[in-house]
Amino acid sequence: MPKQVDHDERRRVIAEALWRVVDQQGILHLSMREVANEAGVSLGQVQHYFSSRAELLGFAMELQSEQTSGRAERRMRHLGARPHPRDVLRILLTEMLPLRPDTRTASRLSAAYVLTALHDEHANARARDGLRQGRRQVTRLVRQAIADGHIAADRDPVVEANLLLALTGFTPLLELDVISPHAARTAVDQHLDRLFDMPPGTATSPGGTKARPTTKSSRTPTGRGRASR
Amino acid sequence: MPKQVDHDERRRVIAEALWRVVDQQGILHLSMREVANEAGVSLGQVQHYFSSRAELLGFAMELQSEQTSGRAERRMRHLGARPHPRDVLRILLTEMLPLRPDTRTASRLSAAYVLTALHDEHANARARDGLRQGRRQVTRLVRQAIADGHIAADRDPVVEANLLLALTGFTPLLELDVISPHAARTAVDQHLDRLFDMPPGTATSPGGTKARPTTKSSRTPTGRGRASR
DNA sequence: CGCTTTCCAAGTCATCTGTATTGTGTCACG
DNA sequence: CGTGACACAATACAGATGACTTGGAAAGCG
Repeated sequence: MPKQVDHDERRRVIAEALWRVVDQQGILHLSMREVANEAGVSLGQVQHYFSSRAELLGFAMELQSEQTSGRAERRMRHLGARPHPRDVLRILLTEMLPLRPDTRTASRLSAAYVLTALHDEHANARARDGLRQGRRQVTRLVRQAIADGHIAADRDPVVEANLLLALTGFTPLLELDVISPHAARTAVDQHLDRLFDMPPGTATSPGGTKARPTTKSSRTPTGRGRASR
Repeated sequence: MPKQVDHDERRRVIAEALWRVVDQQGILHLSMREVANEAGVSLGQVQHYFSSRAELLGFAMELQSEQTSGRAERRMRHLGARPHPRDVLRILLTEMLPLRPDTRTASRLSAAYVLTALHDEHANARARDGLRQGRRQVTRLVRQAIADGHIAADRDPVVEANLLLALTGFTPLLELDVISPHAARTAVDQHLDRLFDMPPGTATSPGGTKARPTTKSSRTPTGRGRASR
């Protein structure tokens, strides 16, 4: 055998080039040639590693998804052994929003994939499964937080999980500069504050942690106030 | 002069054909030929009324925006002379979500336009202005509701408006069948219930209406419960 | 009737698309 | 020292796309 090349590594390089193209030019200008050009390789090479455009897009999407999960997990490790579910949710949500260049790329790719998924059966199944898994994860988190007494017992975990996921609706507002990243973070914090705001005298914690500060803007890693924009 | 044709009417017919194409095929398969085909006219005619693809898309978007506003206003007329802001917000939000075939079309078109706006300066300005105007409207509504004592005075109208707009984040979940329309409506109602949930003994209403039922799931047009999915 | 203006159908063109094919250099192994 | 499996590069191809051009039908006015 010849050349001996790391197959996965090559595919990763090409997929990352695709990310940049989607991020900068949009999915409308996405072509195999463009990706090859961005990756600094020939079209032939791209086709050697991906037999079709759809396969390339799917792989790039999957890789991006793993990358995002990785980022989130890495951030969670800084929360200690038994992190408060509020902080976990905060990380999950902020990693989903286009608040930084890397998450912006991820967000744009994800949006593009959702759009293609609307009219492509295979992509549809993939995207749907991904979202459903995320929803399960959030629902489980909320359910556990209720069981641990961090969230009022009369909250419906399913409804609350849905409302949390809906916060990704900030994405277009952020992308089009209608609200600032700061405002988005403030709103997310506000929502979380209210979700974890236990009415006094409602302590049923079988878990370790007890009640929390109740008033708004109580605790955020950077401790910001209300703010507007 | 010949034929004497209603210019605006033709443009409207073509734009509506574009809606159908975007709704059914997606913006990726959107071409002038496809639109002409869908409208049942020749490519030449489409180009006679729209000098470029971008102009056609912009016009179709604007028309859709007017249509959506019209639908919302029509629904609001059924609310009586001085509608409760909660009901107004409920209409605005549900008209923005893909809960029915017509709003689904609008939602898809809007999403497609946002995506193109990310990399087209002109479309960007348009989309941004539209969103900002919507945001102003919602902010004003919330502010007024606070002044009228329908919403607790310690709520920040800007943050609340942002959170309300974020509820459009249900769109991808609905489109990909991750949550049901029913679940989305339930979540929206839940959010509104909580927003308008006045702590007892906090009445400062200078407006006409007084306090409202406080507990969750208090009042919705169809009077549904909590529900899941 | 003719003239002019509006409308629009059809064709052309350059470009870009994903895919297929062909050829060539490279390297491990027998 | 082949030789053959692999990793490409180059090119070709058929189809689609947006924009442009040309030509002519229709209809109002004189």
